[in-house]
Amino acid sequence: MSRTSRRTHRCGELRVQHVGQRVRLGGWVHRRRDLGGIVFVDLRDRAGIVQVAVGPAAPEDVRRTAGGLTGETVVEVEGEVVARPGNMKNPELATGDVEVHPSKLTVVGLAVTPAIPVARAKGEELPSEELRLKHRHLDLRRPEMQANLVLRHRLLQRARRTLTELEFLEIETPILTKPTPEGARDYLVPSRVHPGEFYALPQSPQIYKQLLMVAGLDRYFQIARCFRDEDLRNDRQPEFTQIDLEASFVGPEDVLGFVEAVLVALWDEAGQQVAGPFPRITWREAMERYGTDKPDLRYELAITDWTTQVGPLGVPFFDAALKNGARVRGLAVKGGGGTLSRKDVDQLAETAKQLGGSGLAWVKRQGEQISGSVGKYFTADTLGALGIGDGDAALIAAGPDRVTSPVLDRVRQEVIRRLGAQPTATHAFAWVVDFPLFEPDPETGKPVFAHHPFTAPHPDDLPLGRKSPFEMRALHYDVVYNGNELGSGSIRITDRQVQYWVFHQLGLSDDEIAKRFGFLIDGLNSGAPPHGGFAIGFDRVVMLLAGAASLRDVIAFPKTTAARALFEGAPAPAHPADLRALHIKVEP
RNA sequence: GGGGCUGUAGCUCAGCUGGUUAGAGUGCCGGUCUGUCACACCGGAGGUCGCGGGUUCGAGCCCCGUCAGCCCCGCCA
Repeated sequence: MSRTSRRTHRCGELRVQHVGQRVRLGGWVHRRRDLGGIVFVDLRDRAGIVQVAVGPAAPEDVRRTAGGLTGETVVEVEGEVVARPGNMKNPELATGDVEVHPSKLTVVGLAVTPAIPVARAKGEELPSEELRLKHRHLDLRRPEMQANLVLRHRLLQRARRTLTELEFLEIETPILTKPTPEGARDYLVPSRVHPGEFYALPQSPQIYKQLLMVAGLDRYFQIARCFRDEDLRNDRQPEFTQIDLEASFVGPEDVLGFVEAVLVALWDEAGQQVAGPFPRITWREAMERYGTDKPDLRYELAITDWTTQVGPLGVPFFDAALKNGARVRGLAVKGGGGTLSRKDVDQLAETAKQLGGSGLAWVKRQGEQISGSVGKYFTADTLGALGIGDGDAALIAAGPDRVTSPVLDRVRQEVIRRLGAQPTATHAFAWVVDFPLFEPDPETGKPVFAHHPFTAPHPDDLPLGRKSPFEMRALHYDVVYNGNELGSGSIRITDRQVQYWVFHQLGLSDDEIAKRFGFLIDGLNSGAPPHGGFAIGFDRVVMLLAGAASLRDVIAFPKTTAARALFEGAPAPAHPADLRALHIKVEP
């Protein structure tokens, strides 16, 4: 199927079976080796690289053209596929058993010297990320980048197939939509027809997919582009892709089952065998044992509460922190007494400080010797009570959980990295369940929703609502893989009374509810089936399965951390005439 | 919004305690070469040391500011 009117094969497809055939190829000059009497041209296309050998027997014009080829020029070649003699085979090349002896060679797309190299020497560093983004068409020629995009394509198709087989319907929802009252900042699009009014790009198709359930479509999915105007990270882009799904007449088990089916299929597509059901961990346990709601469960190392054991020892570092009913928690690092150097520990303490904590205390036990920043307060017995044996180390943080959890999470990850700890599993999927429904606003202490305001409260916790809303759990689920959050979802509120109760808890008046969420309330009033759904962060999945270091390596045209597109130069100033038409004045 | 790292030849990097003419590899240009595959060998060109200001007899190096890229915190219902 690679045949077109201008070629018979792709370069990288040629094998021994093609020997003797006349072929026509098109591709880019990857490298050229001119030995004088014979010129070798490595010709590259999407499928790979094949060697074209232009020897003394080749026609004069072919030899002349071959002698003058520059890198990255596009040529078309016609010639015979020839088996290479044994000692001239190249086992590092998929096409290495053959080469092409051309009778015609035509330059069809002359290239100037590329700004960044496509063909790199072994071990040569990549060009800077800035240049790779600026000259993206060249960066994307690299086989590694093409492999990432090929994988991305296959994963997309597999997701579509899997959900289609589960009787989900792929339905598109608007890109020009309504600004969201809460949540992330919206990207706004001014309306020309309605002065002073704006569309927003969707942060997710959340409300649309719920309305599709109200409409009776039963099962929906979409490979949905989402937009959030927030600051970027290595694993966060301002526009990103979700595998978004929603289903009717479902409970939590159904939703989790659908998501497991999709993820197992995606991992299978990438050649990784995994199986559901994924283990579950409560949010509370995840925070307690790992200090994060997305724990990397490939490693057993876990946080322990040492408050009762350490409290009576009179350590000033801890006593200062313990005044406000806080806790002492830490990590018992088996063998850490020997393997964690003083430098390691100091750097871990520095990391802890940067996260806003008071720092990290540590104790090492090596034979009779007990050392460390708080070592003099401990004996072998007191350490033994913490599970610190001979040759072990304890890394200890004290304070309120909101400080110690992120610190110990980070320290745990660093310890695992520095010790080169052996994982107990290659693929550690897990569901994080029983998230809180509300969380306190850090400034006012009033309830704000932990997810979105349509997440159903856990039915068992409804009686709690009146007196202790923060104790209420939500029917909300995160799927976590090797310390990465892959997605989240929930059962939605379909009871009008519950929905109003939640909005009231958040401090919204009936007027505000009607104004902001009127169309959803209308939906709930018009016969809403029980429904729930999920969204999988697709870019992140591709990144992990491709083994890529950054989201930018699995997106064809990504943005920089300053949300700029270096290739096309977006954003850019608008023409004054366009601004006038949009009724917009820009203040400098 | 805050913190950190980086910015020197087309590309990747070195550049000592501030010292005279800023280097290497690769790419590029020219030449030799009939079995290379990172071809080899010979020769050559190539620099706004991100930008602006300051300190100094003298700045790639020190100071201040600024821009860009990357990483982190805040933020991301």
